[in-house]
Amino acid sequence: MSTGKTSYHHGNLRDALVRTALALLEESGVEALTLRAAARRAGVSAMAPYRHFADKAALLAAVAEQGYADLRDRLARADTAADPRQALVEQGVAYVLFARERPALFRVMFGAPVTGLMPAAPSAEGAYATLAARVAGLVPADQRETAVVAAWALVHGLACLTVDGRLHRAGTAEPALEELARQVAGLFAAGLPA
Amino acid sequence: MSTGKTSYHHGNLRDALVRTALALLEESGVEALTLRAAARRAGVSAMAPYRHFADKAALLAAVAEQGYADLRDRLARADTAADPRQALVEQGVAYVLFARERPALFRVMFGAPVTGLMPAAPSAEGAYATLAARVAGLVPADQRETAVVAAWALVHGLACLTVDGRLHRAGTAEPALEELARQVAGLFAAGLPA
DNA sequence: GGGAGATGTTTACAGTGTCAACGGGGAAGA
DNA sequence: TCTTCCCCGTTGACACTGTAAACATCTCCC
Repeated sequence: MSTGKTSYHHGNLRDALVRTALALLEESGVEALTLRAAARRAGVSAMAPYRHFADKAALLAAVAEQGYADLRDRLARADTAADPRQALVEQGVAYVLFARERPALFRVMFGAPVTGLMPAAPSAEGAYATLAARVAGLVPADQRETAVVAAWALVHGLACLTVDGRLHRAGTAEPALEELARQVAGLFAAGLPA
Repeated sequence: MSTGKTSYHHGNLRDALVRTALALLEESGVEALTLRAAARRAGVSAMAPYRHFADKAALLAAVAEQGYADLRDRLARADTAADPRQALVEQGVAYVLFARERPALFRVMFGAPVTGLMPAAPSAEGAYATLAARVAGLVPADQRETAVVAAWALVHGLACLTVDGRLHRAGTAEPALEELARQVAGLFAAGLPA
């Protein structure tokens, strides 16, 4: 029985905890994601998680890691347009929509300062690299670094403002977000130096 | 004795708590800002704050309110350049530097979703308005709304990434932040449609 | 079969936000 | 002036959190 899913005491608790944590996050938001709640729902004692994670932050880092991977995939999947400028815009829109659809996960991914040993970094750079590749093909080399940071900041800022509900001035309805993101990203892309 | 500082039981606890909370925030970061710690340092029992704030979130909202006012002042003070494009860039740099200098406060201001009754909104719009006024003078009317959101998202995103320590790839040293912010904001401003 | 080490449990503790009941001290009315 | 009331703060308690220490148990390998 090597490949079975419940091979041991519990099965592989580590993965189960990460999945449980993600579920809690999407169901009840970030403040509902507590170490004890995750353990409880995984059918295990409060101390069990400590056999797999050094502390709560380590669990959150693992959850964030999953989020980074999902985000990277989502960006890659949005990057289909023939026109590179349009492809960049679509990546930006995808970034913002990801944040709106999974706000609690987004907050876990970006709400806490990056810790030294956080294994999250590589996949985060995966998403970063996906975005950066598009930008790099659009601007002259000497402005590449600046443009990449600008593009990331732009979509990240829009995502943060969305997640925090700060774009709802007056009559701005929810469904308008995608359109808004497209316009904002479009404005930016259009202004990029050729 | 009407204007004395300790006029009554404690004096005006409300203001003292807000000041104490701000001090805790700057000294020891956001997780050190606990209701009990603030009460302790203000020399008062753990339940006393509840005579002035409905709950912890209300205290945080008051702290955030102060932060919004400070940010608005900072933006206004940075808005001195004769060239409106340059003034916009300087506002952006000021926004980012504010975040770097007071990261814990910034996190309290923007780290939690805006609550329905948060009195923070008006001053937040104060900072928003300061930025928006500059943008509005730069772009044609039909793109104004989009450009304002884009400008805000850009600087806010850069600030968030800074606060979370996500711009330290490779050799990017701390002091380079101001220069980076200037370049990023400059790139954006230069791309704005006349 | 019998250690041995990984995995999970029980117990305990300090710290948090918050509820309920109580007390003191200044101000307003007799 | 004396009394009464109400704001402001206090004490005590509760449920919950993250986490340390010690103990139990299961699987694997010799």
